[in-house]
Amino acid sequence: MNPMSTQLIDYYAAEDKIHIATDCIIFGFDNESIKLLIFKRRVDPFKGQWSLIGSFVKATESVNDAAKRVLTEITGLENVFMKQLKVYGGVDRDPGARCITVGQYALIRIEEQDKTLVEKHGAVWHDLHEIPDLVLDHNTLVKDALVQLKLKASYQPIGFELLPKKFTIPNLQRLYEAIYQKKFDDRNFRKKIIALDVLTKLEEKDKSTSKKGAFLHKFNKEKYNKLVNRGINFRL
Amino acid sequence: MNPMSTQLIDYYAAEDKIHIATDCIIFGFDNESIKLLIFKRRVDPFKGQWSLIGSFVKATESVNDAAKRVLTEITGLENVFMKQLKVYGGVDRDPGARCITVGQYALIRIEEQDKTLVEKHGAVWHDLHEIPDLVLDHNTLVKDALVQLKLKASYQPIGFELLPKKFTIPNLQRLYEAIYQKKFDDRNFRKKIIALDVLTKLEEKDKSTSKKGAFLHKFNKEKYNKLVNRGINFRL
DNA sequence: ATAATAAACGTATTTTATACATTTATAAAA
DNA sequence: TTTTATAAATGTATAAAATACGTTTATTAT
Repeated sequence: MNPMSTQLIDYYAAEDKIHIATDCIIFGFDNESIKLLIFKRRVDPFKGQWSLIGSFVKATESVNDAAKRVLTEITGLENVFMKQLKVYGGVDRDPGARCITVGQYALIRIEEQDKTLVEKHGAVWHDLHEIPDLVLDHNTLVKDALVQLKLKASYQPIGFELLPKKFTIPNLQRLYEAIYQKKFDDRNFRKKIIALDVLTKLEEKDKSTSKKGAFLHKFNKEKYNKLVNRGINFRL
Repeated sequence: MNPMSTQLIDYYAAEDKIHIATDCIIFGFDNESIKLLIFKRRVDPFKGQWSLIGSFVKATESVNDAAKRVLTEITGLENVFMKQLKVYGGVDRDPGARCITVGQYALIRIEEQDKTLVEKHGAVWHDLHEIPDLVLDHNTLVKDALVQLKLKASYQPIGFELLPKKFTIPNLQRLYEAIYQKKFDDRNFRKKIIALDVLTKLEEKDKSTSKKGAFLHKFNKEKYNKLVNRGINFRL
């Protein structure tokens, strides 16, 4: 028998049964617009309806691990950028039972996903401007995650999580234009990005969008960490 | 009987029992340094140890309402600024049982608290630099909340939540100096704050710290909201 | 060779941030 | 009642960053 006194058991038994889940707001970028990965539920409740990808949290895993688990199940990806958004803890948010959910947003490189796996689960990338009605309060989670993404992108270089490992400066600009929904001056954008000194320019060129071709770059995490440690903060 | 099918009941019963709590990281400011409100637990487990103020979430209340409830119980205050920090969902964070907690930080005007009530609960304000060892992972919650406070203070005027309704510009400066742990040039600080145009200058003066006296100001939320709506973001 | 075009580079102007000096209002001391 | 002391308030010159906009370059297709 475990050493806890009856008093302790009472303490932990005092509160009421609440189910705890986590839902992933999965963002991707296809060099045109921000995409969201959602799927059509194949089981009840809400069978056939569009939904974020989530799961109940198991007793044997942390909340964050639960989110990682479902993300890997669906996309085949590991070590994905993921951050807690917030807890949706309203009493009536799920008509079926008292369920709270931890919203977590993930940024993935679409081209690295396991396409077969994604399709197998009935998951589909939707343009952010064409998100259908989702189950429960999931549309709210998406809206909140987008606000968070915009905010976070303004002081941390999370944008790089959405681009291929190698990308051009125009690629990066298009990404930020998609995030902020506004055009940047290409000359000033380039100047600012280069001034940050967190990119490594490669010899290679990407000629898919122009005759001249654009040099590929890699994000230099070391340089970025040095920046942060010196107390300087990325701002676009 | 309720209309849910057995299948649905199974669905919601599928996951394992996890307890859900919320803990408040309560900050105050006494015109010198940032303070944290903690208390000595009077019941087991952890009886006699310092702890954040928290509670299990009841089936009849939202997660946010649970935090508001405990805050009001202890301080007598309502309508307090409070924001979710993050979920602490590790499997082993509580040795007694599988418990996850939602950390929420609150900013209160110390002088508005119900001092008797606070004392009755054994709660004590501690200088941020003199926080004792807390129960479970509560020291981590405090550390994380402080990072969040600094970050948030840099793009939203949450500082005003910690000051009395009427305050002087030197008061405000001392607050930001306490948050960022660095001195600002008083001439430039004043210039920036006034340029933001979110303060209303009153006729009244506070003469407690100088012969000349300093004009009292009020935070003008309307002007601030207009700023935000125009897409301009407060930055100190 | 020439045209077409995205990519890359450059420069002038405005705005904002920083560094530092001076004046002002007031209570208490001389 | 003048003088002194001091926080509060105002001012100004310089440096840095953001913005607006013009030009050159490398390459493929005509």
